[in-house]
Amino acid sequence: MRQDAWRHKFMTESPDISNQVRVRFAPSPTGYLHVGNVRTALFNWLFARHHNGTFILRIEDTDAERSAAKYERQLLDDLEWLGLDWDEGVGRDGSCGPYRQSDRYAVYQQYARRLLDEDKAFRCFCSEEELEKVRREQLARKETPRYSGKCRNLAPAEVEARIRSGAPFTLRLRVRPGTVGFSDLVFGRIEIEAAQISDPVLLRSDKSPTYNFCCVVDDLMMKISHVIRGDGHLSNTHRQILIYEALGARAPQFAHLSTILGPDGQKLSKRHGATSVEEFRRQGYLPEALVNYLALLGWSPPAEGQEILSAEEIIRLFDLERVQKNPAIFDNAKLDWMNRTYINKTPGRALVDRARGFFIGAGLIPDSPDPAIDDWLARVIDLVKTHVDHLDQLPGEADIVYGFESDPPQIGAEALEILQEPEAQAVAREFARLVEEKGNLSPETYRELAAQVKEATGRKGRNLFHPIRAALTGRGSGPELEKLIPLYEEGSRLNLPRKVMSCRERLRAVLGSL
RNA sequence: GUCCCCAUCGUCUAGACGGCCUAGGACACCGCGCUUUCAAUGCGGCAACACGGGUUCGAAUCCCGUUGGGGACGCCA
Repeated sequence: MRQDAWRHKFMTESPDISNQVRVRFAPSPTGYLHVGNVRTALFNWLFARHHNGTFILRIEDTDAERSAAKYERQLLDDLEWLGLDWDEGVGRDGSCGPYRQSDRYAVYQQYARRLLDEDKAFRCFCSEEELEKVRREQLARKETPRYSGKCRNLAPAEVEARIRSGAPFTLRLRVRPGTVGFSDLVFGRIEIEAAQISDPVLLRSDKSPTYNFCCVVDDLMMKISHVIRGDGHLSNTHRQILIYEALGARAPQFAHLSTILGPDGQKLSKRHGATSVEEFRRQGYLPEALVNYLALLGWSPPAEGQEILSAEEIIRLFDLERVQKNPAIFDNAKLDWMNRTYINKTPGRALVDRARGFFIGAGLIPDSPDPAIDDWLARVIDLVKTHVDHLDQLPGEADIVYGFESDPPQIGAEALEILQEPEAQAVAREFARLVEEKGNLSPETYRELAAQVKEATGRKGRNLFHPIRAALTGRGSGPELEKLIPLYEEGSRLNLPRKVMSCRERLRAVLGSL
């Protein structure tokens, strides 16, 4: 997508905005952190870091019904896990607090009072039922549902009387005539007729503030320079700009991000599989892979051909100008590829801590730390990690080094087929005999013994190595034997909850069951 | 119904000023090589400018329309 000329103009002609950039991520703690929201958080963070600005975390918990403390905790935890650190906000210091909307009610009341005093807002005595009824009628007549403006111009005496009688009322913004517009940093100039907007409710009848009002007041007080958020808010923006105007304030810059969709082109939801950070974490995705993938969803680096980028590189390259308007479809296959790439370039040593939980959960290593086991595990991980998309698949792959489940041992069909052949079995038995003599195996002795078997049986190449592999591992394929063998031998000497058999034990078990 | 937004391979995308685009890269898929096997890896292949009109010597790129998709129209956020 080519960017609009004015955008280019704006981005290049604007003076250095460094140090003035203040952005915020403002989630509501009403559920688990969704990848769509993570991307919003990520883009805010990248923009802040790129411009040496400030990244603020604000919690929008004005929906008392649905907000919960456990979601807020999870939220902070998820952001930290992803490495999206914030400079001001909940859980941090900051001069523009409090950063939880439920702690800011007094502020909203003040601003509301001001708007009322200046006649920029008015009291509306219509009941919810009444309004709902009108809306339904309008919809039935295929008309645009809109507030009638019934209470817009009530006589002051009338208003006084109703207040005295204790009638409940909401506070609505008096929307002015004319057009409202703004230049979105992603979408460009968007203008509409103000008349399309019904006088928005600022304060509910219970005096609690509404989202649009809080949002404006907070962004104003927190000196937000750029509002980067989901494109669902595109139509809220005009409403909010009207509120900024009424408050006599200058609105910040806006940048709206397109939605992330599922493979079927519908909004990403539960039925598309994992959608929350929590789930990705549990499946063993690496945060750096998730961050890298999400950054590429709707944004692209200026240079082609390099997609594996560290957070530092992305920060350096990030630019709102290169953000796509189209909604992007979340592609699990590509995320898996990216995660695999990160897993493979991370040494086993560094993976141990992150994978430990999965191995403990599978009953493969003890719960208590043991350096010898860690060391061995690191090598097991290095050996099998080329096969996995995410860390939770590691224990399954590590099965290759653990003991056979049952007696008789579980031998794969492929291995069984190989060993059924008399000559192949002879190779395996000769190899086993030599191992019995030697006691245990090392990569060197393995090579020696293989050479001896070759001489004794006259078999070579795959006819030699296949039977040995089958007898040793019970499978027809797998990692290199030279690397596997020391792990068998060393594993058998470790104190593991599930036994690892030595080479000799494995050969006995397999050949004994034939 | 009214308003707003979007539209390049199956997916993510490159594409500023219209010519360098017989449209490039990545994922996925297919084939080949390497390897005692599998995986990894290397190389190669398949595959797109939604449609219709303009403007222009020339359009993926500019304009209009059509179609398709998304969003908003709350005392939700």
